[in-house]
Amino acid sequence: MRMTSQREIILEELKKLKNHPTADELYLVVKKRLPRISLATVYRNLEQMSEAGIIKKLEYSGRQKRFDGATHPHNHIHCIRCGRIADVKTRPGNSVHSIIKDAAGFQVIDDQIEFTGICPDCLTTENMGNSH
Amino acid sequence: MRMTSQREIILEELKKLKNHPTADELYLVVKKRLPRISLATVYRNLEQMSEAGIIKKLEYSGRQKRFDGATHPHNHIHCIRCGRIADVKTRPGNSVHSIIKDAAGFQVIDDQIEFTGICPDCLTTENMGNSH
DNA sequence: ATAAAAATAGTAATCATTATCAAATAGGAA
DNA sequence: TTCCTATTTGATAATGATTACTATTTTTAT
Ligand SMILES: [Mn+2]
Ligand SMILES: [Mn+2]
Ligand SMILES: [Zn+2]
Ligand SMILES: [Zn+2]
Repeated sequence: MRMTSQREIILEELKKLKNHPTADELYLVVKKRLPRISLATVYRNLEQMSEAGIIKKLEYSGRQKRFDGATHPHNHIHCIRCGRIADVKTRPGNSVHSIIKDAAGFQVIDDQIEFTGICPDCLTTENMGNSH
Repeated sequence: MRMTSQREIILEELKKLKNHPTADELYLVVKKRLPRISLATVYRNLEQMSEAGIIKKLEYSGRQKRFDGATHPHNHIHCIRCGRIADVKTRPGNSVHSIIKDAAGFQVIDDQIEFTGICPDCLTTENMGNSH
């Protein structure tokens, strides 16, 4: 992945922000440094960088997608009122219960494990070998 | 919550389907019994019933919302290729690792705990007492 | 320098969901 | 039953985030 100036600045500003911005929030910030950048460019590069694993895309909650410059494994809590997303700090050995007590001041309502993967059907199709 | 015939049939058909249908998928099924029903009515009632806790709304995955007639606590795995969502059966005492091995035939790529709650700011606003 | 490939800016299109609103329906009170 | 009022519905318009498109610009390789 070649680092264009747009891509570099998008990444740089995303890493500065600790609040998991949406694409358009980040666009407003980046525009201060690159006044001619297009919103489509921000979307495009965020998508590409998340596919490349340089950043992380947070798309649970059915709302706007949010992006995270911190790629180390960590969990999030999101507010059902305003949609805000915050990190949940965990240490190895912490029980879910102890995590709940220290969820960045949130009143925790629910927790569930979200698994992602590839379903049996898609695995079969993939192995038929019409990929790349 | 009064049970109109539309609402009753939407709930009935949702409970029959075990594959977490989207609103429009369920609409097609319900239309066989109520040919004059509107898609908006399906959306409206799914929203209301999920607010009432009669059904569950699954909105993680960034795609179309899906609905679940089974309200007991359970986790889901979703396919990053086709978006399909399946139940993950867990028993008390199962480690996350053992769950992963039996995730309905899926190849598991990632798991994370998703917390939902109310953020400090929204809690403050709520306690100022301009609610209901 | 020239040509091919990749990326960008600007804008149009998409599509799931929500909002709107006139018409239909359902309960009650009289 | 009849009339009144509140709720719900069906149809359609509006919204809004994201993606697709395309002409132009920028980069890379020859
Ligand atoms: Mn984070
Ligand atoms: Mn389920
Ligand atoms: Zn909040
Ligand atoms: Zn699949």
